[in-house]
Amino acid sequence: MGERELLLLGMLMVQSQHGYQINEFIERNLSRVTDMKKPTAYALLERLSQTGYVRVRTEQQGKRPPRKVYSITSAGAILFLDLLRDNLARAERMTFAGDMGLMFLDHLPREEALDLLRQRLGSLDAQIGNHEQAPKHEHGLGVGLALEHILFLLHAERDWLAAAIARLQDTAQAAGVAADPGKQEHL
Amino acid sequence: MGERELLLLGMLMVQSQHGYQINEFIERNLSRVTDMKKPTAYALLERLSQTGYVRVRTEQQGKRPPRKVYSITSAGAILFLDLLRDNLARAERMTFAGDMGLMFLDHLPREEALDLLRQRLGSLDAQIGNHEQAPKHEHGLGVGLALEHILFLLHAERDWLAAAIARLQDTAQAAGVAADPGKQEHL
DNA sequence: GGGCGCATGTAATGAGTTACATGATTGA
DNA sequence: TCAATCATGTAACTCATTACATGCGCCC
Repeated sequence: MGERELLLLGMLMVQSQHGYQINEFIERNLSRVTDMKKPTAYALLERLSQTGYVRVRTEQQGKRPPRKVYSITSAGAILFLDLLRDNLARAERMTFAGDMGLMFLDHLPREEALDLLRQRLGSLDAQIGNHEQAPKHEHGLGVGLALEHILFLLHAERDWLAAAIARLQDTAQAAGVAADPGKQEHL
Repeated sequence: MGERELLLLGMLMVQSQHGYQINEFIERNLSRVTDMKKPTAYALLERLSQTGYVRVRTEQQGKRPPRKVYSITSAGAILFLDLLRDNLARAERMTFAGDMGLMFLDHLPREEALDLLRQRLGSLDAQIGNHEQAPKHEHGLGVGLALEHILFLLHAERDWLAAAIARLQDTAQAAGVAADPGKQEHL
C-alpha cells in the first residue's frame, strides 16, 4: 500500500467526494505531483471500500449519471495517518532512467552526445517554465511545499546537466576527437 | 522498450557475457544506478534473443552448470544506439512518492511532522554516506558521471529538506501551536 | 558435512496503463 | 446538431517483483 492510497485517503480526509471529482482535481491541480490515471483511482477507491477504509453511497442529481460518493471511515483515517507517518519518515531511494544513457555516453561521438544532452537540457527548461507559471499558493501549505520541492529538484537537475555538458565540452577539446576505447572489462 | 534493455545491450556492446555474469556485475557495481532484479534480467535476455537483438550460445566449463553466453547482433547494436540517443535526449518527468506526505503535512501536529521529516533527513544522510564511500573511478567515464549525478541530486534533496524543516520550525513558533483549518475545498 | 558460489530459471502475483464502452446532458 | 462534459468502469496487456526450485562443485 503506497502513495496512491495515501493521496486518495488524504483527499477524503478533507471532504467526501465522488470518483469523478477526485480525478478532476488530480488532473487539474496535482498533475505535477502524481501521474496516477483515472482507472487506477477508480479501482483503488473500489478496493478501499471493500476493505472498509472508505464508505460508499450512491447519489443522483436530477438526471445526470449517478455518482458514487466516498467518505473515509475511522479505520480509513487510522490507515491514512499510518501511511502518512511512514511516507514522511522514509527517504525514497533515487534511481533515474536518464542515468542509463549517461553510462554509455562514450559509445557515441562526443559531439553527438553533447547535442543530445543539450536537447535534454532544453526539455528540462521547458518543464521548469511550465512549473513556474503554475499558480503557487492557491492550495494549502502542503501542496505548496510539494510543488516547490519538485521545482527545486528540477533546478538542481538543470544546473547539474549544464555543468556536465560544459565539462564534457572541455575534455572533448582537450583530448582531441575520439577517446581511446582502451580498457574495457569495466564498461 | 526502456532503460533496462538499454543497460543489457550496453553491457553486451562491451563484451559477450552470460546471464550470471551480467547479474553479478549489476549487483556489485551498478546497484546504485539500477534496481533491476535477476529474474528480470534473465527474462529480458531471453526476449532480446527471441527478437534477434542478441545471439545465444551455450557453453560448458568442466562440470560447472552450463552457461548461456549472449552476444549482441548488428540489429541489437542499432537498437542500442537508438535507445541510447533517445535516453540521452529525453528529460524524464519527475514525480516523487515522498511528496504525497508533504501535501498532507498539516494533518499531523507540527512537532510530530517535524520529527518524521528529521527521520527522513537521517535516512537521506545514510544514503549519502553510503554513496560517498563507494569507489569513484574504477569504472568508465559514463558510470562515473551517473554515480556523480545521483550523489549530486541526493545532496540537493538533503539541502532542500533541511531548509524545509527549518522553515517549518519557524512558522510553528511564529503561529503558535495549531494552524487554523479554515478554508478547505483545496486541500 | 555444511554452507556458499555457480547458473539457470518458473510460477504466482501485483501494480498500473491503454484503449475501449456507455449513455445522458448541456452549451454553442 | 455537434462536441464537450459528466460519470462510471472493463478487458487486455505490460512490466517487474517475490518466492521458490534445482543441482553440482568448492572450501573450511
